[in-house]
Amino acid sequence: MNQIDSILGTREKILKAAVELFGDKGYHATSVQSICDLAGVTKGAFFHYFPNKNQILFEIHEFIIDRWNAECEKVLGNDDLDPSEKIYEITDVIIGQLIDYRQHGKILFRELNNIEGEMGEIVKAKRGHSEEIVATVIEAGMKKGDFKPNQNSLLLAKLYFGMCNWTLHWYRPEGDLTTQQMATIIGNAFIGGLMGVPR
Amino acid sequence: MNQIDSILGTREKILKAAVELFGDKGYHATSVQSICDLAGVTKGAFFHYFPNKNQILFEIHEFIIDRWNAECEKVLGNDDLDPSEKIYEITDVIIGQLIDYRQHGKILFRELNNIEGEMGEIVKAKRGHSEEIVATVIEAGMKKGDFKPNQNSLLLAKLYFGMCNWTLHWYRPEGDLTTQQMATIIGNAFIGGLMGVPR
Amino acid sequence: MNQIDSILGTREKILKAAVELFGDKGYHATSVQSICDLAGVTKGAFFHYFPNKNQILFEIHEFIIDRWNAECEKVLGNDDLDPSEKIYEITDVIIGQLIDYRQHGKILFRELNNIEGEMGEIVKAKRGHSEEIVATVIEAGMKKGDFKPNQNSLLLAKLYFGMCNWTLHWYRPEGDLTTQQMATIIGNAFIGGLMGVPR
Amino acid sequence: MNQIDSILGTREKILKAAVELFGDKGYHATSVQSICDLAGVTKGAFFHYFPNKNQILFEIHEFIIDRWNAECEKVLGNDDLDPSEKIYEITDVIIGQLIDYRQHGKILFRELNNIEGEMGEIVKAKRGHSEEIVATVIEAGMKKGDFKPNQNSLLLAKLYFGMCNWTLHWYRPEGDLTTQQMATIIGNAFIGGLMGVPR
DNA sequence: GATGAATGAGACTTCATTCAT
DNA sequence: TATGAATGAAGTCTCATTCAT
Repeated sequence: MNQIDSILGTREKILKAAVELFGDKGYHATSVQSICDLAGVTKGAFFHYFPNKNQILFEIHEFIIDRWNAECEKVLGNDDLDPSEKIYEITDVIIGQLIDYRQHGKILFRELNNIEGEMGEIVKAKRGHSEEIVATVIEAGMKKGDFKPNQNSLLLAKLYFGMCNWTLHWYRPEGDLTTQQMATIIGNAFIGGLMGVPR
Repeated sequence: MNQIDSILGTREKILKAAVELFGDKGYHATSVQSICDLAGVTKGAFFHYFPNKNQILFEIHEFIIDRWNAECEKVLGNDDLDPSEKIYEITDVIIGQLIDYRQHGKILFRELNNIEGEMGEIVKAKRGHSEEIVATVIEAGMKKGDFKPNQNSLLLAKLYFGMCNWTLHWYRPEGDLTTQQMATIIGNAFIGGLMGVPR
Repeated sequence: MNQIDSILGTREKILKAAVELFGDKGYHATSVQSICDLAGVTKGAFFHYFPNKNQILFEIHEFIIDRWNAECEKVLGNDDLDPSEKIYEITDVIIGQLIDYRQHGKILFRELNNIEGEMGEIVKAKRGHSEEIVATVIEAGMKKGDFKPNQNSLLLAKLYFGMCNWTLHWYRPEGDLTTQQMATIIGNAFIGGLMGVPR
Repeated sequence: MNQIDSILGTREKILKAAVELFGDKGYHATSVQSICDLAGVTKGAFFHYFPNKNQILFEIHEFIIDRWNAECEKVLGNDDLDPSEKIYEITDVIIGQLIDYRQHGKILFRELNNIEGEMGEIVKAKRGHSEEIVATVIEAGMKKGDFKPNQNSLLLAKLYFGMCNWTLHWYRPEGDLTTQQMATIIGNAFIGGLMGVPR
């Protein structure tokens, strides 16, 4: 157990281990036992803190969705930026978060439908909020004349998140491109496409 | 059992059922028994045709990857089209395939890492071929001057597939947009971005 | 494993062991493992034949209730007997069954409410039939003038079954009294009470 | 929590909750946690007052057996009554107690064998005392000539308790019959049987 | 080609109980 | 007097797989 783990409470250790294993192997392929082993905790402790394995999946989802919604909203609120700048900025944030919370992202995009009962509804209701935020930015850009008018902003926002989220499948920050460079490329691709951004 | 099922052999019925269940609930959440139930087949028959459950996952992956690679290559070979047209055309094919093989797609993007042993290597080696094809088209476009030069074509191809593949999470062909319209929008977004394609 | 067990099928061996253990220790105090151990069968086999532990409880109940209802009805149908004789006869049958199916009886009187869901309803609906049969005999005796008139026959039948069933708590056929003697005593007690039957 | 509960001490609240749950669901089906929940008490408190769950079962048994023995003895001591009157009187007491302590009765008749070790012996030794008391009354009645002579008094006492105790399975005081009426009917049935008591 | 009984490892979860505070 | 974190054994049940027929 490293220094960080030793100051985490039992509950946090369990969550941390679960994020790692759910992210790597998937929810159903991860046993409660393996979570406990990685967390250095007994199975009894696990069920002392969580009523069942599914509750953990719920908490992971809720944590990351709340966080990402909040991060996106922070950027949207900054009125010093024009729409294009906001796109670059939001992309920077999103890619950064995807790197920082890589496992959470993999879990979110893969296991959402495995959250049972009412908890599933709660999580699904929260999701999609960041797409609306990006759509709002696109609307502003179209109104301002920076972007081509009369485009379906929500649909474009979904395509945008496709580009961003998909990076989880291939982008490694240890490679040639820094996170910032990656974000810039995506921003360019989304704003100017293959034709490129003017200037 | 409908007419189509009745002329399928046992092996095909099993595969068909597995695609449905793996797609809906995931590989690990699908039991061999449930596959047999849906296929109307006994467990004995299952293991008569397949050495284990994982083999089915492998065959599903191999089938869809081979198919998609072939479809993409077909378009690339058509030399009557200029690069932009090829992008539109490929997008049309890809979106069409994603609709026709929705379950396969969900499986491919979620369960790839669950294929065990050598079979996993085989599948992973085949994957990525379509990205190379799209990258080739982008290269051609940059050379020809239609696209902004000096862009990382493979990386852009990956972003492109992000947009396309991600549609699985939200696009429903029963809705307002036809598959063709969807493909056009994606083509526009990829070529011209938010600024839009000039005429 | 004795000779009888060896010709029983797996399913029967499991049921036999379950009757023994449920009767001795109670349903909840009996583990599936202990049933399998006694039956000489693996846990896998258990769940091959029964979907869950509760199903066994249901089958035991259904078996014994059906049997006892049938036995009682057999006596009732014999029209050569007058009401008093029928009481003696039925008592003989009931006590005999309680001895032959001692464990079933203990289970029936103790675990009825542990049968879950619809199965519980089915069993409860069947129960009570033998009380009605005895009540019918009492009615006939009152009409004929052998028994005091205007008594609540169903209520008396319940008291009667109290006497009979309660013997499970104390009567041992290995002791001084044979089953037939026991039945006669109960018949006397029910017909003539402490005052005794006249000749 | 109602007013009564609020003046009960923690220990009493636990016992009260346990009686309710053991009576409704059975000893093994009742968890310590559920007792604590119903009692509004923590699990720590539970084990502060009781060394283990079984101890509670013992105390419930001891309480009700002591009480019922005492009640029966009170009647026996009243020498103004003749044997028949004593039977009616005792029945009244017993049925009354079965109503007032319904849950205790269900527990006593179902869980006696679940009391572990020496505690089980203690309880079993106390039980049966009330049967002896009733047998004594029967003996007196036979001697006096009120009842038919040469009957096995202890055995009849057991049949008598069968009638009484079995009422737990079906008699509801909210129904048509008052407790007193019920006791009279049982007294009649035990003394005069189906032939009825002579005036 | 197909069956279905049987297996055994391992899944999630419950539970009575202990113990430091 | 009372807490609540933690334990570990045991519980029910699932599952992929084998094998004799």
